[in-house]
Amino acid sequence: MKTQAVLAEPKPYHHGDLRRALLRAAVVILEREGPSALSLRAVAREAGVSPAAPYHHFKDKSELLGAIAKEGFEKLKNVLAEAFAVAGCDETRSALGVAYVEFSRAHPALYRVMWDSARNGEKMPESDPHEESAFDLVKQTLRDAAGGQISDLDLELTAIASWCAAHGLAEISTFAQFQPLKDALGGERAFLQGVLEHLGGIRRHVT
Amino acid sequence: MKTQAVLAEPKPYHHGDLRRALLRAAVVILEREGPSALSLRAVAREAGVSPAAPYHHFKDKSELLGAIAKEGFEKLKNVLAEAFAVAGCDETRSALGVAYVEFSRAHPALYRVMWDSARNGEKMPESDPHEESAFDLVKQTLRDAAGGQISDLDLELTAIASWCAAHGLAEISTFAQFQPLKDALGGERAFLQGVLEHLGGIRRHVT
DNA sequence: TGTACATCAGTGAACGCGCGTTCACTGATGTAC
DNA sequence: TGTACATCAGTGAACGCGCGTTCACTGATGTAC
Repeated sequence: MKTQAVLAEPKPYHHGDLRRALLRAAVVILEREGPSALSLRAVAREAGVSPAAPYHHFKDKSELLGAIAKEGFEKLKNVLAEAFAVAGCDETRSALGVAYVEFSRAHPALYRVMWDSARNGEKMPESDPHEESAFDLVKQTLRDAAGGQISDLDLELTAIASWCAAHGLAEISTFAQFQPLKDALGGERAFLQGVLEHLGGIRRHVT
Repeated sequence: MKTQAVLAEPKPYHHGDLRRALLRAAVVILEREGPSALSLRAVAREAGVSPAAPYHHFKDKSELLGAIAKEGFEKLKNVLAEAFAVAGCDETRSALGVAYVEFSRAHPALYRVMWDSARNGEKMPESDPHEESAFDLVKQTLRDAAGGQISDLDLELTAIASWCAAHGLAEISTFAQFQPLKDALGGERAFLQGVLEHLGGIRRHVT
């Protein structure tokens, strides 16, 4: 690593960190043009590099997609962790749900790619060992809410149910037909909370 | 309509009902090769017709996709209506949820196309006037479960929440990582019911 | 009942396009001596 | 410190492909008289 004309960087032949640049370019394309525009060539173009260059960093297109998805899941995990840290004890579960949905609304195309990857791939995004996953975070939240009084089975099922609800809401809440209801409730967030609170179904006022 | 050599039908120049044949071909392709294989040309090929023929029945590809999705939603509605008719009063909600998920698992590629269409299109599949939609069915189920003692707002939110949960479960339940849990619970259906029952979150044994 | 003719629903060839991927190459980097 | 050279990370042209769509066409159908 020589201290030479490295600082100027007019247009070096070697990029330096093309892998990261490609991932960033991919996200730019997703946010600007949506998932259907996400080709390997488009990513290379966006990164200002020849169509063959990505092959030095990714085996093929699907490996690129997998890497994009992985980064997305990490972002999502951070968002949830933040919501977890901020929320008061009582409303943690709802706060996580809202944060999840808001993430999906902020990055709809990325969210789509993440989900496609999760569906196709064998390896699940959440299954990194030695690291606390977003799913663990949800479980911990639920365990706390129960005061520890919950079986592992119930905990697992409840966590899955929470994830279902969040994902379903993320996808459904984009539908235009709900706009009147959102307006009546006073905005998007109130709508999300309202739906999340009604997950349990009808509760008559009995035990 | 002449009573002539119409019954033999060796290979008539005019198809007779190409529109329907194309929709059927599309479903065949979806079930056999998945959503990514669903091109206009492939549909024409499957129907045994030239690539240009579909244009006499659909303005363009997106119109074909829309028609496929619409048919899919009708099938889904029928499935739900049947589950509704069969189920006992108490477990109707869970039965609808299970039926929904099982439909999505039986026709995963079609379900994907339906959902893509619902996301992109402005018109929602459920919004046919003058006809009872699947969403209405859910609402009725929930209203019955509440014995009529439920506000319109609560009913709407609960119905949306149910839909969220069903869709989320439809997508998540395909993940391989849940197989051990499914085995432990005694099968797919038990897993689905288990998750659906835990939607409400943690309930300590108090009112 | 027969015939002329408009209309309908197909054909098949062609268009331009962007894609994923490969290839021989070349410029830059870094290491051995 | 200089030089030879292997390795790395790019280039850009080319490949074959399937796609959506258009076009002039043609065979079948059905209607008017």
